[in-house]
Amino acid sequence: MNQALKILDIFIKIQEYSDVFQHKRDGLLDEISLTEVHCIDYIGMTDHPNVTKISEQMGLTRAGISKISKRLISKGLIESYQDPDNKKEIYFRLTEGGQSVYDEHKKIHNKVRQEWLAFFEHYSDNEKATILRFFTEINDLFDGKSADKIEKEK
Amino acid sequence: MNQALKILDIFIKIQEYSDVFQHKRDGLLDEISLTEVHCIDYIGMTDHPNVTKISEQMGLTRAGISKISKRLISKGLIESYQDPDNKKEIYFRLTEGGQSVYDEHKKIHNKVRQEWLAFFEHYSDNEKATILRFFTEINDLFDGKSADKIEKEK
DNA sequence: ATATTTTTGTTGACGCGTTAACAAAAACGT
DNA sequence: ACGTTTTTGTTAACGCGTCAACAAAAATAT
Repeated sequence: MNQALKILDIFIKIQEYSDVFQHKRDGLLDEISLTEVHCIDYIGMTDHPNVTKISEQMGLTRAGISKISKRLISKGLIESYQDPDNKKEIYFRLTEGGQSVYDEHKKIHNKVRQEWLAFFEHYSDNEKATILRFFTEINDLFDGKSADKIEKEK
Repeated sequence: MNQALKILDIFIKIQEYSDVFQHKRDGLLDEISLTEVHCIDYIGMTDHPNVTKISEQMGLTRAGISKISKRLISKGLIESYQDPDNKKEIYFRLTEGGQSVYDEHKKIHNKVRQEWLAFFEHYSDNEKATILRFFTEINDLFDGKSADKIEKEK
């Protein structure tokens, strides 16, 4: 994976999960919240997503996903199904409407990605290496801190 | 202002307003939410802060600040006062308890700042210049986008 | 001076996600 | 096979902040 992409990944994370992005996001997808789009995104790219899997992946509680999935169903964007051999777990899949939200989101995502790659090409290889190192070390720093924190809480 | 500090400022903003910081923050100040601490912070460093000023500064609604200030009063961290010549505006100041929260937050803030400056010293002057340029340009990019967005909404 | 407009703060209804408690199903131990 | 434990999803109560509607005070216009 090249440097630009690595830095990009870090930035996308910051961007997607930061307030900045939450408030200045593309007005295209009103009626659907950012969380709902993320949820659709995950359902769209996962094999047999159930409440638990989605909640773990998205960093929300099962209760939260349970409610979000109900909203998405009532909006006609996803539907649920079950394995005949398993009456406990409930899986989700996208409806047509959900699929088009998924596609549109991917499109926006890719557009931002392309813009970013273009932007990043203004830097020399050396500069890119520096920036990458910077982000990698910052990332490690954060991880280290959170580890400390977890340790302290035990 | 030197490069390290400029980059630091940008990072502090990302850090303070990102989910990452919200969830991995120091467990020292439980019973008080991050928003409340920010509010205390602003009240602590402003002359005659009223609901409107605080809301504009913090990017929240007046309704929100109205409720937060009531919470902070009920927790004994701030108190309100009025100008005898103005029966409309309501100002706030920190109580002793509020002041110690303020001080503690500043202490943590400075500690993080110091750690960050130390971390940043691992980079050469050239590298620092590159990183700064990167952040500056990213910042401009974001600003530009938000301007587009505002325009589109009109 | 008085009428109109603007500013300021509050309240109620709402949306969103969390925690806690729970029932049903599955997994496990023996 | 049966009792216990774990997993899974749902629900109610709650916290937080938004929006909309509002009353009171201040600013402005005439």
